[in-house]
Amino acid sequence: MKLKYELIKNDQSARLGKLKTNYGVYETPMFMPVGTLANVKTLTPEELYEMNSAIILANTYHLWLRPGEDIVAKAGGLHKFMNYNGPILTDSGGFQVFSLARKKDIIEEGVFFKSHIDGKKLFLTPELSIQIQNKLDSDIAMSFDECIPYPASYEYAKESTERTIRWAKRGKDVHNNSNQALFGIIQGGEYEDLRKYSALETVKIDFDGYAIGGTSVGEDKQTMYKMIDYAIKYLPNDKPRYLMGVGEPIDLLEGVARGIDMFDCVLPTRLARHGNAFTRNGRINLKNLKYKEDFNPIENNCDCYTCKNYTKSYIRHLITCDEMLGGRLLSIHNIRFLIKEMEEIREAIKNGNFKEFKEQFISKYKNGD
RNA sequence: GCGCAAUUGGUGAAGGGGUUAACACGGCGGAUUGUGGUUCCGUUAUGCAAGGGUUCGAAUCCCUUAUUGCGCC
Repeated sequence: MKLKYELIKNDQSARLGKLKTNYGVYETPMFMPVGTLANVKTLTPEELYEMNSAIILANTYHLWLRPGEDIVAKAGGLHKFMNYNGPILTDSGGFQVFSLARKKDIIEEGVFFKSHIDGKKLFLTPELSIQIQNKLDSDIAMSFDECIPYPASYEYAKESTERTIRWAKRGKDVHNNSNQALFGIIQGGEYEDLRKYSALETVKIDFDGYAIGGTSVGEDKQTMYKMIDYAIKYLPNDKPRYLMGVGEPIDLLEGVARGIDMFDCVLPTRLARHGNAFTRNGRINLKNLKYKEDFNPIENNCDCYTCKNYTKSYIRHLITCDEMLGGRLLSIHNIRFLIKEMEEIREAIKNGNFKEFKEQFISKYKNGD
């Protein structure tokens, strides 16, 4: 089956919903950990289930290069290949248009890349991206888009946004997997009329869900929130809305407040590998000297495996010595932190006090208590 | 005991009269938003074994002492 979204409650724009997938029913708003190369770095599926994680991400571009979509198909699809019995969303490779910016050449037909592995010249098109995702057999495929850099001129943003819409149509036309949902992606850069145009045109094509892309690419927070506001009012209520690449604890709240249902971000795992942890009182850096003899958990009342079993002093030691377990333990904590945050957000929406929850959370996170 | 050589930060070291003591590692701090596990940025010796001398100017030249290494009794 394809994805089904049911809006349960709308509390002043903050939405509580239910997402029915091939691998279970999950409540939204939700946070989706990123597992680019068919694994959430350093973590096993069992560890993800224990954190109450639902959808995870994998990346078309990366899996296309290694091991190749045919290998994954031969393995029986992405779920079997990586042993994940939960829903998987595949990013289209569109973000690589942005992140590999120095090595790209965009034409109407698609994008020329130089492989980040061996420099080989590659050509990715909207059709190819969707065909690869069909083969990977993820639960949600994403349209192939261009993530517009920030800042971008109005002319460039317009040209790129229009092209992304044409690419979305082309991708939808070849999409051929009845078990897989397909999401469109809104672009438009920082420009209000382009965001509106992108939203209206993308909705016309009719997707199973809509993503807001082109955010968290270097713009300030207010600009990012505006990018959401400009587009989201034109999206249908009965489809999920996904804010791509956003995962700072405060941004999740700001996104939910604007009607976002799904988020993904590399931040919890990347920060973990570099020794940082989310806490309700703000981010901390476990490498700091002050934790050398701190034998308390990262957070006393956190229910994650790491906090139940390990001290800051020990994690600092692991990170200092470049031991992988340090990054693993922090990844567990950071992902659980964001998932728990979303659980509490859903609870607050249910109870009708999301606004208060949001204000209290942000105040504590910013001011440390 | 005599001769020769060496001594520069937490570590490995460059510099053999010219002003701010290179570089690397380590340390400390920061960054990170559709992945960077190997990344990026900042900072880290008011001082060159100690003392004295020559010179406008000394880590650099000279003397004394200390320590270390090598060789010879």
